[in-house]
Amino acid sequence: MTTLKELAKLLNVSISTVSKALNDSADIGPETKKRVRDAAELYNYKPNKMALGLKINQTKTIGVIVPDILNHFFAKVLFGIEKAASEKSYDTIVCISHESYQNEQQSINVLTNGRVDGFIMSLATETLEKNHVNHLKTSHSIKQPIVLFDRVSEKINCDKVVIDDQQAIYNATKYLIESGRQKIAFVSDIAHLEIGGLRQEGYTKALIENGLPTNDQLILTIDQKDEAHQDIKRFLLSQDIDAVISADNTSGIMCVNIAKDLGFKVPKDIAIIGFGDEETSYLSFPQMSYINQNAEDIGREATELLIRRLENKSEKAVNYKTIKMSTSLYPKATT
Amino acid sequence: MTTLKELAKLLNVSISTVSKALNDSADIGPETKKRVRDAAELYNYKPNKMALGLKINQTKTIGVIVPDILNHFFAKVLFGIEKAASEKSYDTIVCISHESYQNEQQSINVLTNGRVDGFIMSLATETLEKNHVNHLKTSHSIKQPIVLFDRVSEKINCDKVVIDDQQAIYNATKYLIESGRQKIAFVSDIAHLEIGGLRQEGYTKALIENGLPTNDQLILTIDQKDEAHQDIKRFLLSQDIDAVISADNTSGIMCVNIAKDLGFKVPKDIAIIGFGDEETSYLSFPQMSYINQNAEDIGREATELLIRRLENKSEKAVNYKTIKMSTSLYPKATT
DNA sequence: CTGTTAGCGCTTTCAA
DNA sequence: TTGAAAGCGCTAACAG
Repeated sequence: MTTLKELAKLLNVSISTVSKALNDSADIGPETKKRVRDAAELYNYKPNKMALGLKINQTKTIGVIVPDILNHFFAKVLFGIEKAASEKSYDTIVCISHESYQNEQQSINVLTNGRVDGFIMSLATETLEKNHVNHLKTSHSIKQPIVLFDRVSEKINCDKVVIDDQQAIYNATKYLIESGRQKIAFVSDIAHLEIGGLRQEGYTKALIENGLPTNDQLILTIDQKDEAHQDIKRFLLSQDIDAVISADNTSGIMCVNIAKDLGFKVPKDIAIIGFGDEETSYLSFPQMSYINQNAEDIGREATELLIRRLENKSEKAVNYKTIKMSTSLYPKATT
Repeated sequence: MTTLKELAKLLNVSISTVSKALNDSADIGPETKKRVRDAAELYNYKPNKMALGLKINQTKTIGVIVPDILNHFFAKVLFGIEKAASEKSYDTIVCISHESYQNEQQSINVLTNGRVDGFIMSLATETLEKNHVNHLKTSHSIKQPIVLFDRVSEKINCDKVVIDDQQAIYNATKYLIESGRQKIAFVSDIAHLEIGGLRQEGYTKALIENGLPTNDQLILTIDQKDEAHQDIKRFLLSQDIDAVISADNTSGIMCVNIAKDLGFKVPKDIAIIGFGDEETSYLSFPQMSYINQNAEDIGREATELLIRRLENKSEKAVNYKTIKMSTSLYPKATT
């Protein structure tokens, strides 16, 4: 790596002259500027980020901690974050908590050492369940601002980006009711999460408001991935169901494919709506109707929120906002 | 952030004493060490990475550039990289090239400024097609070592981690032939990539070696995601096919689901094998037989290879190796 | 218009 | 056993 010092020696000027020339300071004459720039170009000079970071005490880097990168939703949020960050010339350091409290805490620990200017994160299941969030309180351990998305906690005082989980499912359920469905089932593999609860409430609320009976038999909770196929199969056969709402990214897809296999016509016999997006909807046939969380927008919004806070020191530590992103229902071939 | 300086003032000792005490130097007496450590603990001291990086000229950070994080394969490799790196206390900075040459180049540019010690990457489609790889030659632009995986280029002289693409498909095809299949189709959405070509060769080779006729009609190339469903449907109906080999992560799943919809029994009428892993195999019903690329292992191997090179300055710039990872065929319900 | 200097937080000789 | 000082690469206040 070429350094300022080397360039200075080469050009027979002082280090600060080079620095100023490169930063287009009014101090330096056009002649010198040109000479310096040409040399910098020639020797492929790039300012050392570490030195810069030390000097101006900011890293232009965002720490991102997500529970699971194999989940399409988180991958897509990450996609949005990376995109928005790089547009604003921020880098992103990614850590994966694997749903573990300890990993999450450790990632925080590793990154709160002058490596990042702020955090974007979605909480690990374990963290949420234990409800231990002291490692995240900007008041003690952490100095850097945090933006939480999707899996948030009201115990943490910071900016948040969420969707209206209850409303999203409520709308989808209502849509099914209005198209004449009577026995609507609810399938979820995130029942243990708060957002899972909210989604279920949306479902129940829609049934009640429309005079349909609620019934625990109509609710399937999936605990283990490798038993999902069997669980769903048994569930669909056990009773008359004419529609399914899935609260997560994958079980809706499985429902479509399994229902087909069992001889149901989709959507004639059973209509199905899940969470997802254009890409994932192609994994079932027929293409699944889905509630789009607009994961990429969530990532972008979180990033811009964080950067705004980072760069406006004025509104520091106050005025935290929670942004509710909108979701949209895309009726495709399964409704 | 607490600094050494602050601790020093607090304890009424010099900065270097604190530094040495914390690094367990033989210079410092046990008494002092204890006092210093307690204070450090109390004030939650963590050495500033930027300062350290500047000083010892290494960042303990790996730059990762992948074409597409929504692709399950890349997400899983990234998962493996992150895991292996964090075990060795390296951070990972992630950039996404979105299959674009320019993005890739820019990411390299941004990171080659003392931000990372080395790179792990898989090349963008555009880079591969243009065959422009000068931005990656460690001989000029880049000083940091690179490890390439999956989408590699023989024009770049560096460590590589790949699978035997041809052999993997060859084995799977042979497996189908041995179980009595005669009209085996080949479906791919990566025909434009070199690895796509290799996979197709494996398929053809297996047919020829087993005395089966090759026939271009049996090969379906998918160009556009949103036409995949229609293309596959037409393809499956256009001729007698008793098996399908998919060369990518998603088309196999689509084939299973669509074949079912068309009334074929799977695997009785049509057997199907695709690339994938345990998680993705659940997205079709019945659960798809798959060739596992062991993406997580690829990530781990690449990471360990890079770190080894980073830490053994001795074997610098020589002796580059290409590691061929093994793949495994998991026969599930679709064969 | 250009150069000197101090200092960001840290490690590491070398001197006391 | 401890401390002073230099230096990693950079910026910026100040002097010339």
